[in-house]
Formats: sequence, structure tokens, C-alpha cells
Amino acid sequence: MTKTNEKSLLQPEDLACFSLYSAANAMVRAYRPVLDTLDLTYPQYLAMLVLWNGDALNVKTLGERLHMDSGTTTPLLKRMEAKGLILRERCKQDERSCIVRLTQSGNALKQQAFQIPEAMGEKIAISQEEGATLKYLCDKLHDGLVAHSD
Amino acid sequence: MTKTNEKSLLQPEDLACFSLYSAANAMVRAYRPVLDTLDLTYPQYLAMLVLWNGDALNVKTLGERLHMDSGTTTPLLKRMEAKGLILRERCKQDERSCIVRLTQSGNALKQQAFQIPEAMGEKIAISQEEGATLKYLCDKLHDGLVAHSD
DNA sequence: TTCATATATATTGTTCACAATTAACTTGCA
DNA sequence: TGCAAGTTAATTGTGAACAATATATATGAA
Repeated sequence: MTKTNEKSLLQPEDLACFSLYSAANAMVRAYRPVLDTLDLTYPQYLAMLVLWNGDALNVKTLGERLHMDSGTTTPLLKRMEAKGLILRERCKQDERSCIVRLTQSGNALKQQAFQIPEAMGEKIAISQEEGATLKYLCDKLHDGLVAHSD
Repeated sequence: MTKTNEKSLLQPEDLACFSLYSAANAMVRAYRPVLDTLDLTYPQYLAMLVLWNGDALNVKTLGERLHMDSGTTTPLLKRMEAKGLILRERCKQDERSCIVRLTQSGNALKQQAFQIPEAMGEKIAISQEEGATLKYLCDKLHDGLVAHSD
């Protein structure tokens, strides 16, 4: 009950931002049991998708692909290195730069990853078309916020 | 470049889940400088919106409103108590239950909060109608995932 | 009453996001 | 050559999300 004689603020349930926040958390939560079979977290899975695509990348480029800064990527990649999925080595030409490449076992894990999209598809209750709309709007919101932050 | 003779996986940029994840992170990041003026984080702001609405609530109910479990709410509320925004006290009728209520200074902060929606509105590059669609799709995805998790 | 079960919250430890800072290196210019 | 300015990544510390577990209380059945 809102007190009378007071201006009121919208409640979380009325805000698109809260819906976005809750949906993203729920999505990561839903990925968890599926990714547990590969011993990967959701951000680790995103990094592996990029690496499985074939190229070795430096930390900077990988962070840009994943929309993460180095304060997030560095500890993330160290945990992945500790699991034996990747190697990190300094670039010969520029010692500041750190090159990330898959180990054999990291590369081998790709075969198990084909089951992930299928398993997740079963959990997602929106249509392909709705998913495309959701993606379009999230990208537009994201790009607008990033552009505004300069 | 994808290697030939190998099945390929979609890249993060092609996945709606990654867009959702990135947009939610960007949204929290955009709220940060605005909420810094109230010394609140985004989840703390969500909790304050519920409390500013008037009622004292127990931790369970507040967690349900914010789609959070006790492993998230308890430390969140302790930080808010340490800042002097709220009080937490056991319910007389049921000692298991913990009642959360605003302090005077927590309640007074409401006056400054009216500027938040205005400040955020300027940063958001999607229309009201697109925002409503985004909210609808996020809620549908969220509710479907929650229903599926039982 | 007594015991089993369910509920509400707290605790512990891991992972991620990010700001702020630091260190190492590159580049450009004098 | 030598130094200033910019870049890249690592480091440190805080907040949040969550699983697993623990604790205390309430409730219902025998």
C-alpha cells in the first residue's frame, strides 16, 4: 500500500530494466546445470565459443568480443588456464600483449559442446521470432548505452 | 576463420542469450554513475524501491519480489544495514522470520530517488514501445525458465 | 508430548563485474 | 638517443549471484 500524500516511484516489477536483469540472471541459472557437464561457467563457455572458432587471440581482442574489460577477463582466463583448457603466453613482438590459445583438451571439449544449444533450446519458452526480436532490442539497448558512455 | 572439415558452433555475437547478458551488464554499468549519487548499487536500488513503497517486509517476501534467494539477499541487506538505510529485526510471532524496515535516513533518501528515472531515460536509446516489448519478452523468458526449473 | 518434516534465514566458499591503480611496453617527438 | 604520453594487462578490493550447508523455529502426525 502506498502512503497517501506522497509521490510514488514505480516498483521493480514495472520496470523493463528489472525484467532484463532478472531474465539475464535466470538465463545464466538455466545454463548452469547444462554447462556443469562440461565443467564450464557461462562466461567461460562464451570464451570457449570464440576460441573453438579457430584462432588464437590476445586478451584485449577476446575481451572486446565478449564485452568484458581486463579486470574480468584476466581472472576468468586464469581459471580456464588452471583447468587446462587454454594456454596464455606473451606475444614475442609485443611483450605487453598476452596470446590465448586452446590446449588439446580445450579443443577436444568442442565435441561435447554441440549438445549445449539443443539442451538449452528445450528450456526456452519463446519462439525463434521472439528470440530474434529480443536479440535485436538487447543489442540496440547495449549499443546505445555503450555509445552514450564515451 | 573457421577450420574446414569441422562442424562449427555459433559465435557469441549470434546468440540472443549473449545479447541479453551483455545488455543487462551494460544496463547495470549505466546505472552506476547515476546511483553513485545516492550511494546505492543497482540491486540495493531495487530493494529500496520496494521499501519506499511503504510496507515493512520480511526477507522472504522481499527476496521473492526481487527474484533473489537468501544467499543473495542476506549479504545485500547487511550492507544496506551497515549504511544505516534499513533495520533488520526478528518477527515476534515467528522468530524464523526477519522483518526489514527503513530507517529515517533510508526513508529520506526517497526524495533524491525521483531523479533516477529521469537521468536513466536520457541514456536509453530505445523507444517506450520497444521498451515495453523488451520487458514483455524478458518476462516471458524469465517466467518460462523459472517454470521449467521445478 | 515427542518426533519428523518443512520453513526462514544465515554462513561459507567460488565465480564474475568493475573501479582504481600499477607495471611494462610502444610510439612519437625533440 | 632520451623522454613524455599512451596502451595493455595484471593486481587489488568490493559487491553480487549462487550452491551447499547449518541453525533455529514452526507445524503436523503418532
